[in-house]
Amino acid sequence: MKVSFNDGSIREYQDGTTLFQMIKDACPELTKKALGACFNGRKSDLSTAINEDGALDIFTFEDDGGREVYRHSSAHAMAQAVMRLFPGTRLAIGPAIEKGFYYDFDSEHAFGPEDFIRIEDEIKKIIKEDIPIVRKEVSRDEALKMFRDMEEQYKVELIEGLPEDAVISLYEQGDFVDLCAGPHLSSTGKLKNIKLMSVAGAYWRGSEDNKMLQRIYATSFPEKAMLDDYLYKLEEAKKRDHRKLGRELGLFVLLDEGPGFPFFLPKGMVLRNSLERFWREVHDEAGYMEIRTPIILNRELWERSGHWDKYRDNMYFTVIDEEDYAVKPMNCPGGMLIYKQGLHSYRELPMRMAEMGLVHRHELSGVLHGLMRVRAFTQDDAHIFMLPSQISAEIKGVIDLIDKVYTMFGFPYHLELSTRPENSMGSEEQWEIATNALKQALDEKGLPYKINEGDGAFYGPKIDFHLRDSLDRTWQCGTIQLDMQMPERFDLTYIGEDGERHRPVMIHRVVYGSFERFIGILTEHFAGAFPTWLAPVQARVIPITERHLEYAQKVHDILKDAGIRVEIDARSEKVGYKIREGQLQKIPYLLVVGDKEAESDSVAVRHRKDGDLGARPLYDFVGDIQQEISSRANK
RNA sequence: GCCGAUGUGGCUCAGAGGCAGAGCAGCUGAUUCGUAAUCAGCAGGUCGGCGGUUCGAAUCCGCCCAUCGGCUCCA
Repeated sequence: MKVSFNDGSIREYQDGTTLFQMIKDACPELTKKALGACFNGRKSDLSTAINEDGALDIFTFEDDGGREVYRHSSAHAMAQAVMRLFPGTRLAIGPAIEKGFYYDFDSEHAFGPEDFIRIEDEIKKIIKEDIPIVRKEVSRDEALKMFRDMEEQYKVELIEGLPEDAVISLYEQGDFVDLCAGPHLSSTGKLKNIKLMSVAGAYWRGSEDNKMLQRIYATSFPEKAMLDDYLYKLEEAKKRDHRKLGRELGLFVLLDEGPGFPFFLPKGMVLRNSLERFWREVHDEAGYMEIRTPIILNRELWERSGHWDKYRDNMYFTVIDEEDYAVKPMNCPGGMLIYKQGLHSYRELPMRMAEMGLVHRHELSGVLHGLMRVRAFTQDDAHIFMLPSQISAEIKGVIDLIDKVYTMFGFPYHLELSTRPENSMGSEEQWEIATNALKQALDEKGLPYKINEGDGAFYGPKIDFHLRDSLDRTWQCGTIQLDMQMPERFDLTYIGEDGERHRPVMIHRVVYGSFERFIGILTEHFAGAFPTWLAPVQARVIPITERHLEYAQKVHDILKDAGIRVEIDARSEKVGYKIREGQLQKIPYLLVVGDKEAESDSVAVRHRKDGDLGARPLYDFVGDIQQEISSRANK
């Protein structure tokens, strides 16, 4: 028996050699005691698997690879259980994913949570049966015949899609067999703690034109404590949901009267206005000019921009004086028209025109999601017109700007590069130049990125910045799109050094993405406890009794004059009650005032995270909070 | 748009053919209190909408709308 280790070494063992001996052999530096501890304490964390050569692999769950094997074998066990309970079900695919695994089934029976317990019980039986998992390699014809006989048409389709010379392997565990490249655990007995999470529809092969299958999502861990920890974190994460916090903190509402059209409440507007102010400041520094273009423009414009042709399904229309108009789904055409006012010299370029543009897009009803995916949103857009020689520097400038903003909020992000989609405008050559320009900028910055083939905008390729929400779903926020189509379509020109007209290149870009989505991400990131500079209410004065109202009012007025967003809780409630309310509202500072404070012109400061900080002279506190706000401390 | 689930006062939820309920929030009054819930009273709902079955529907059936979890699509 060949055994390969994580360090890459491969050793030959006699059959029947124990795992203990193998590990001891691989890690001679470990004392016997340490080895014992390793087995006793975290025994289940070490597992064996049949690898792609049919040899044995030893891994730990902590490795990405080991975890994937564990989850993938869990998926097979779940599929086996489903097949036992619901004969006639057809199998599609069942991979491991970041937080667990899923398996897609085609079944007459609609799976629901009430089936989960039965399926989990059957999985437990399969684990208890400790069925050896066996790898077999078969010829293409054998595999096709077998799955045809079993009427597993999805497996047949998968095999037909494999290259001629592909090695076809099967993994067999008792009454269950699956087409699979592996690797897998050496037996079902090594599995533990498999929990079914949810069921959802998913198209076969991810295409809307195919049949919709039933996808059961589940997860698994080698130790119960790990599963409990995961479920606990999931519950905690739900408390950060911006839809829940948005209601609790009075930031925004979504109503049946306008699905996907958010209403911003006074506190939400304060937050939003702070973001706008910050945005204007950074853009002014970065050399942008601000413009504003109309929301409704005529049909001719949208035909010229290509939106009428390529984007119509997502647009809202109206008729004015018997002429067709459309509500803008993007800001660029308006920006083009502004550029076209008058002649431009090469000396004016790059010209950076920013616009907080309200756009409307008719998104499918099923995709709406709080503030993250809406039908009306304001993009913090900008269009940069430039000479071809300025492309690289401008792209890098935008990357730096986005990085600066995200870093300041403390957001981790990742990058994706999207290339030419099917439904696109322009020549192959133009797309190649544009795509390479983006790639080059990323490479020169030394930034890692993922490529999304065919995911670009219809007018050009793009670099997307993705941020994560509380449940680790990622949302595209910032984007940089290089466009060689619009300048052509709108016949944009500049006068070059040679006195001739030339075609400028254009970048579309957003930093926040949209105010709506960004506020959603921001809310979840901070769990509603926004840094003081963003907090809708920055301080709340809490008089201990009615006797202290007068002094409280004085504190309030002084803070307000100092530019602090402050309010008084004048209700005749106990201090504890008011503190609780203030904490739940995540107000950064609660200022308790009673006799002591009134006598000494001070406030008893309570910070929402640090708790009671004791009394401070009022003017010292004012200075501190002003400093904290003006520095935009991420506290 | 597709698959599945859900929809009862502002919020969180109970009620599963026979009088629409609780807690919190709100209002009124009492209490005047030192760092996460003071007490009492009052008020508040065409049970998402429309239609059907029934002597009788929040409850059963159908259609629609919205929301939630995914898929597809996207800032």
